[in-house]
Amino acid sequence: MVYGCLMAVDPDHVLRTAAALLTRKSTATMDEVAKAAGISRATLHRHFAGRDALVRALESLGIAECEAALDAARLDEGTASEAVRRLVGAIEPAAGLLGFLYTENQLFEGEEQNAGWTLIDDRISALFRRGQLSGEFRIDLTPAWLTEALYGLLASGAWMVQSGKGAPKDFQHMIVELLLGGALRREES
Amino acid sequence: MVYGCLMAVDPDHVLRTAAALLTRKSTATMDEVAKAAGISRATLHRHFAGRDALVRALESLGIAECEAALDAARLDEGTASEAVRRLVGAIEPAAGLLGFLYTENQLFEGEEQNAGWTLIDDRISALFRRGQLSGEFRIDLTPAWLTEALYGLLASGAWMVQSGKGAPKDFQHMIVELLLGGALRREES
DNA sequence: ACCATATGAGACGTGAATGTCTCACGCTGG
DNA sequence: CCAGCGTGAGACATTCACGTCTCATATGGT
Repeated sequence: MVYGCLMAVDPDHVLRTAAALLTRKSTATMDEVAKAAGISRATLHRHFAGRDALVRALESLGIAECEAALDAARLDEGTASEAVRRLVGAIEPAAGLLGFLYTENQLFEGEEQNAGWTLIDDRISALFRRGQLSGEFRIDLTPAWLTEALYGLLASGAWMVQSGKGAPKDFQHMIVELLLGGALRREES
Repeated sequence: MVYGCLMAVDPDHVLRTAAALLTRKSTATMDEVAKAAGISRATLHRHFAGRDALVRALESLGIAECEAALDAARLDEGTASEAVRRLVGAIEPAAGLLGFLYTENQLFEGEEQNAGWTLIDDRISALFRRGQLSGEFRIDLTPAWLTEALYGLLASGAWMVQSGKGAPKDFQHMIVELLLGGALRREES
């Protein structure tokens, strides 16, 4: 037996690893998560009471990363289009985790969902609304739908990159261009 | 007997019910599926060897409905935009099921996925490519990405309708307008 | 040197879901 | 009327993941 030379597992490292794993395989067991993080299942349970607690922690991580991206994107500066572009670029590293949580949240039928998401939704919706008020964005698509669509496109983009069907370098361009400009060709004017 | 004998359960009805249930709760058990269909678990097992077989059957159903929608949308007629609009309208009833299968397929890591999806992807991609060749669609977004984005938007739209955050009557408009026109306001010309 | 602490390994019990089986019932067709 | 078939109900074994537990060991501080 090799008794590792270690003290104090870094909970954050465990979370990151778990996020990366669950992003690829959302049904991974606690054992797989532990192995992926390089710790034993017992230790994993010592840091996260159970699978629920782990998912909750991942949710908090996802919310934190979203808020960090929202802050970094400075949604109030410049045109709304520029802000959206910055936002997608900043949120890209968390896109996979968001996709996992996005589908995971649909299982919390009756249970109350973390209030953090509401705040995030509101901030993104506010961005789209700002674009509408400034005449930059069309007004027949509600901010709520644009927000939801952004989530969907982020998930699709992350999935495409992960499955190897798309290049990571195209991630931001693909999403922003489709979200803002759509598939139709613009008249040069 | 040639004719289905008596209280023969209608497998198609069972599938539809299962699709409706799993769309809402992707982790529903065989027991829940059976109860939802109004049959016993034993009978459910008699028609579908196991959960795997059930999911496979649902996959076939989803593929069939997609192909039916593709046929009904007459993708070769009129402008590509019109075809996309018809496609989204035709595929709307199956959007929930597609969303379920979309996330379910990501679990089939090593396993081969049904070849039917490839055919569907190709037909949709061909539509977008047609739009590009005719100068209708922009060429900096690949047909593959536009196809994937369509799936993502369908899933987002279906989820929004299901959660009550959006009206079913807006489904087609929301998706088509965003996919084709994007969020940016067009110059009146 | 000693002791507290954190970890790894693994055993153990529990619960849920699955898949298989049997048996009794009711309907249909002959 | 009777035989056949599909069904419902339920028992049963199995698998799997989870959560808890114990114990040996290595590390770090005192």
